[in-house]
Amino acid sequence: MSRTERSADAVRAAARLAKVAGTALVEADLTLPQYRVLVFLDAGERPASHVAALLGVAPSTVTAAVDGLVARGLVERRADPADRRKVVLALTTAGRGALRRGDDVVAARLDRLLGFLEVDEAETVLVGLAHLNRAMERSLAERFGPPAGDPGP
Amino acid sequence: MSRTERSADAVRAAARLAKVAGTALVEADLTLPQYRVLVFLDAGERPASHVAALLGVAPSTVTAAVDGLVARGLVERRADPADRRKVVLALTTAGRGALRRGDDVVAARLDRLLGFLEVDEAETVLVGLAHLNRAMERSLAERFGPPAGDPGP
DNA sequence: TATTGTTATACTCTATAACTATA
DNA sequence: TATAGTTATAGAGTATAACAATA
Repeated sequence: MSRTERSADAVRAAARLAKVAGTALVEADLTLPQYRVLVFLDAGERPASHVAALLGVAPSTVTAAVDGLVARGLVERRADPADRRKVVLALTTAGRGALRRGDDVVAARLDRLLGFLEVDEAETVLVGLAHLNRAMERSLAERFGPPAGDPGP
Repeated sequence: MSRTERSADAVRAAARLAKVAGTALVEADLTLPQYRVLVFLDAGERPASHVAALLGVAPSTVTAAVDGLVARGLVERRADPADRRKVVLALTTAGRGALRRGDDVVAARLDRLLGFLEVDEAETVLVGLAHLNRAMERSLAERFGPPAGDPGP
């Protein structure tokens, strides 16, 4: 696979995946950034600064996304007793429900898309995406500890 | 891999890939939609309506992206003699050069990212992205013929 | 002084709707 | 009438900068 093809494939896939997922999430009343925050908080509560850094967006972007989630009771903002500058974000029970509905609509749309491939090709896509995320998490280095509430390995 | 993990992986990967590619493309003085148009036109010239449909964006989005490319002499707008409503978009020589520079900066950034993985894992990522694009192209059905100037199979 | 988060503001990408010109 | 493309406009997502509170 040439250098050119790799770049073109990556950009095409990213744009298309984002579009497909964003369209699907409308059915779950979630925007793409809101779903990303929910996914992230599912692993455990986190201060907003960690969410921003690990999602790779500006702090103000997290504020905007979370505002909508808090208004609908899907996420809670709690003061951190140890450092009162920090706002800890945590999923509510309703938030977990919303996340599952988001998972479902995206997975359904993804399944439909992968239906155009052979079974082993579809598997390669899913494994490849998982590897890609692992690479991105590693590239963020270990600047942040495990989330609170994470039982650990 | 659970349904939940698949959805979360897809959305995370899409957002991260788009960000990484967009940041890299700044070095090549291209925006993400401009690069997508260049990639598309590299296969052959096409009327703007085909570009919009196959990229999955509105016609006005193509107009906006192409305006910048035309201003810099990277893409030409030609009237279609057979149907004078149509505007055929074609890469110029300078456009091909800009596309190659875009390929290079994205590929370099992608290589750096995949360096966090084992060689076979990185290969799975690239093959997976290629399969994913194939699935998306198939899902668009065969509503459009091959691009002009395409030698074909 | 440095950090956390919010607010204010602007820019980019995208879509919808109205319009022009062709068919 | 229907289609191709542009223009005008609006909305979402994002970033930067200024600010308030806390460390």
